[in-house]
Amino acid sequence: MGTTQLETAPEPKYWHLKTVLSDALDTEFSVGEILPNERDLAARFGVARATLRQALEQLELEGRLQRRRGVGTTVAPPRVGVAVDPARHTWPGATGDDWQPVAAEEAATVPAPVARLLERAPGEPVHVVRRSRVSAGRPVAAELLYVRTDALPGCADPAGPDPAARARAVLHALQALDLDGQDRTVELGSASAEDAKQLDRLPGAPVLVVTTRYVSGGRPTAVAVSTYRADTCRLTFGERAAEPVLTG
Amino acid sequence: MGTTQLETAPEPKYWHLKTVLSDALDTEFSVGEILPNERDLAARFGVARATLRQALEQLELEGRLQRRRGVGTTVAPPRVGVAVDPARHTWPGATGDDWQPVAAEEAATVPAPVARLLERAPGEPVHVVRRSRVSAGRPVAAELLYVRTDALPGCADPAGPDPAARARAVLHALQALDLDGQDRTVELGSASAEDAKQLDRLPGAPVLVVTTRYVSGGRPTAVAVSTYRADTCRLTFGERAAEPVLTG
DNA sequence: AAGTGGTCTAGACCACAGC
DNA sequence: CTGTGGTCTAGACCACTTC
Repeated sequence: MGTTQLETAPEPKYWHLKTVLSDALDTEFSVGEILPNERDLAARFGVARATLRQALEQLELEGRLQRRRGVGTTVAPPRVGVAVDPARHTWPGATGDDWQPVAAEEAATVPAPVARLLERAPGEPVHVVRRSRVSAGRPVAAELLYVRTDALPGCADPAGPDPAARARAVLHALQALDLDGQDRTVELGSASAEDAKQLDRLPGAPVLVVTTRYVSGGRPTAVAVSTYRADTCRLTFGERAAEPVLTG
Repeated sequence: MGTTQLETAPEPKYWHLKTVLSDALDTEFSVGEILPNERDLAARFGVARATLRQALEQLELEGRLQRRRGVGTTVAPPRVGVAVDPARHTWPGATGDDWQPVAAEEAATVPAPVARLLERAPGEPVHVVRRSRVSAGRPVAAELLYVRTDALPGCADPAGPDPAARARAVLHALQALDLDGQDRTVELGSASAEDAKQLDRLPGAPVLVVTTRYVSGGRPTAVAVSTYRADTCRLTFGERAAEPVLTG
């Protein structure tokens, strides 16, 4: 807060601003409270609005703030813990998972990385199931599940006008297979236009991308690409997953 | 400004720019190649430099680009898969892990969240060990490991002028304990000044924060906070962790 | 209509790498 | 030194929500 900073210079303004704001959030604000608007904040701290926004972006990335166009900036609640690895080996769609089927279709083209994981040529058809995950009343993740069509011979019929019903049919057929195992990767990504809409965020919002491969009969049978909101989610793994805030 | 775009408007320029650049990276550039500088690129696409930078930031976040001040922007190699969950239950520092001890000290103050995980009051002393993880010759993660001092009675002596030696001593003492289990969380964060230096990034760079809690004797004994470079790392979990990107 | 955050511009200067 | 990316400014307009 000093005035003369003779040799503390090399620290960028937005970085210093961020720490000041972060401390203020801890001491002077409570969850859900709305902050002054960006123009006022910038004026108060004597910086350009762009600089103030750089600090706010960092804080939003860390899950401290939530910004909504047309509304304002509010103090975000602590990140929600979502269980990703239920030690038990089960297919997606098993009873008790937190996902809701949205739609399904048989697609001829899949992203190249997914095709590689499935050990299929990019042109061969696969079932594509879109699902949604909700926690504490808020959407936390969107998913695209790819299943080899030849693994579900009884499910080759795409009939039914209801997209959600088709999705449930594919998921139900999966449960009959033996599951040898699964492996997972987690990386940072940015939300596609569709995922963003499903997650109630803007396109490009940071997401944690969880890629799960399911192995059955000695070969990869399904691949799930789940995108979690990085600002509001904390992924939990292991035995006693997600103690602080979790439903059941 | 260029021509009339009557109804293609709602897509932000930087978003469109990002997809154009992404396609160009796939088709016209190879890994390691350097791109034209930002001023030239901005001029070529007819946008302000700030807008061009917004697109580049997204691509860097997705691990497609690498930018270094004073050098330039290069096409990044595919993300490195790093194994995080070696199904085997072992303490940090067990033979065969990929971490290098850097230093250790006995600290009286620990971050509040860590103290809570350790079920210690924020004031009680703990061992703090800093470690570094290197993969493919590049630093990929920095870690702070917190260990209850009362769990390592034989290690109460902080002697030794060599920081790395002290770190090894703490890790070695850990191995003698029984390990009941461990649980983990993954979330998005931004690099602190120290982590940034260790990771060869700028402060605030996006990182994947892995928090691991080790339980011994029925109570939490150690907590590791590992920060992985989000731009270059893909965390892998499960049995067949981290098989190289290409399957031939 | 008013107020918010989101996008965009055209400049300027700074910090750093390499010659 | 030159050239690069990083920071910062002061303004403008747009998209959205709310009243």
